Amino acid sequence: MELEQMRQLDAIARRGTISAAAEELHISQPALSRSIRRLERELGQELFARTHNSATLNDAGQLAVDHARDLLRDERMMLDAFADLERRQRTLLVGTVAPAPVWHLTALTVERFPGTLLNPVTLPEDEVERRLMNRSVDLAITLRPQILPTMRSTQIMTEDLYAFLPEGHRLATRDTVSFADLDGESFLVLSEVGFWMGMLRRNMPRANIVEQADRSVFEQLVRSTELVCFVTNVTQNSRSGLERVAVPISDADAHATFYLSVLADAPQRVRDIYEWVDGH
Amino acid sequence: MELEQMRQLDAIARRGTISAAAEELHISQPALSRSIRRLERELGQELFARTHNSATLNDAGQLAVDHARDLLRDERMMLDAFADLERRQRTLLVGTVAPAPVWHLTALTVERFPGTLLNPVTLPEDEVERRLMNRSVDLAITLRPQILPTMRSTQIMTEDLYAFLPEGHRLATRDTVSFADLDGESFLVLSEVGFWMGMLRRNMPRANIVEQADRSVFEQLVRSTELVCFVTNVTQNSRSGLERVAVPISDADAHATFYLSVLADAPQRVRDIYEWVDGH
DNA sequence: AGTAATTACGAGGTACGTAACAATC
DNA sequence: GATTGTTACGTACCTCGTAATTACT
Repeated sequence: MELEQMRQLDAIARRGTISAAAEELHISQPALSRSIRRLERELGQELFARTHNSATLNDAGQLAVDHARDLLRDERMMLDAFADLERRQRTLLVGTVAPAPVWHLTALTVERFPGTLLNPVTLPEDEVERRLMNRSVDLAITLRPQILPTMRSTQIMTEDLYAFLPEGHRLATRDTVSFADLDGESFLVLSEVGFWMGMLRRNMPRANIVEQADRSVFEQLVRSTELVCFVTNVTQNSRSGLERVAVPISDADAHATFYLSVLADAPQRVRDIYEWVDGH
Repeated sequence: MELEQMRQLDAIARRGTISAAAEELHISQPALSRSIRRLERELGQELFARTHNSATLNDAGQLAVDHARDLLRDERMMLDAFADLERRQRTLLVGTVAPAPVWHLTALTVERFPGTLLNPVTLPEDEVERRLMNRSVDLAITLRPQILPTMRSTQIMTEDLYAFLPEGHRLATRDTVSFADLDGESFLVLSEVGFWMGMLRRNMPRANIVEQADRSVFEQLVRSTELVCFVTNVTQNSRSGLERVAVPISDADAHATFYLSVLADAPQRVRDIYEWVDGH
């Protein structure tokens, strides 16, 4: 008894005739007919009530189909379990303090390591570092390099913050602005910006920051309100078409340098990615 | 993916090495090795940690073995279900008023219908008839023939009752005895004698009847006590070696004629058996 | 006539066994 | 050296597809 016969039995039960099932299974009608006959011989039971041009399931056949589907269900479970396993093996967990460097990391590695999936987890810096050492993330993206001898770190990118002001804003014509200039205003900020959120709150204690989790809602609000928001040198938002101007922020805190870190004894495939990034 | 590979995986897990499993499966070592490699290719996972002369299950392999055993359990369930089905199909339910005619029926049919199992159910006569019409038994053995036009009946055998008396019993030298002669005595009777039990109680209202369900205990008691018991012309108990004599009982009730009955529209295999018996 | 299933026959492919090889215990 | 697993190679078997046949709608 083989699974192929169970698949055949299921197909016949679903399609109603041996011919239709044979077509579905991409084998000839005689081949399917013979295979089912072999199964009947092995089970010691006719599974179909046959006339010369029809074969319909009898009671034993229905019993066989029910059991066949149990087998196929378990086969599916097994294949799913292995598909999951493979996906997990292709996925690297990346702890990061901000989303942008993961985009960059993905862009850097996607063609060199096809099939590898980077699963970003945005966290506070100390938590990212802790998880790297925990091995609960494979890679870490932080604002400071190597803090332990068992780690390897390399600079991955810098990100510069701009105030994204409505064209009529009082600061829209400036060459640069500072957080001090902006403090007290109302801002619209995406929730998922990592460390930037805390940095903004620290530097503009009197600001009214409206968080928005949904990107499409956020973009609608940017279009339809006068709320100040932020972009960076790597923000891929199409800034054109909007009646806004991006003004560089002069404070040191508005310029972030990100480092990619990995444990020295990480699995080979993780170290391979680190080495690849380090060489660019 | 095929069940054969699941059997192979299970065998390797149980036996510890590919070589031992190959021997168990009656295939060559290379064949098994290749088959497992095919499975690994299909699952996209190595299942064994291999050195040049060993292959031990890794985590993925253990996962595969667990799932394989689920599949094999399903297969076993299916095969068991069909074995059951076949056994049920080979078994005919026989409702009977006494055990002896079923022995006779079995003897008559065993070589003509090999593989057919007769499963006797001893019941009161009206219940036997009711169940035949219910179709909850396939054949009926009763004391009277055909009571409905949809039934066919044929005489199957007669059974004559003898008092089986200790040699020193007051009636042991008689040529015949009657129930009247015996009434008031103590008797030992097997529980499973069907209608005979009720007949004895009716004909000997003052008798002290000791029922015994277990045949070996019964025979021990026959040997070691002076209790009167009964035998018939078809009782296969070895009457020799016992210090007892069998005396015919003269009453009409001590002579039973049994009829085999079947419904006219019973399944062919049931009617075949009836016809065979009818012809003898 | 057309559909659906079975039987016959020849061919092709797959997986087998034998043999050779490699490496560990 | 014995055991265990892998690779190479030739072969045999098994199942497939095509074609012919039967019978039912």
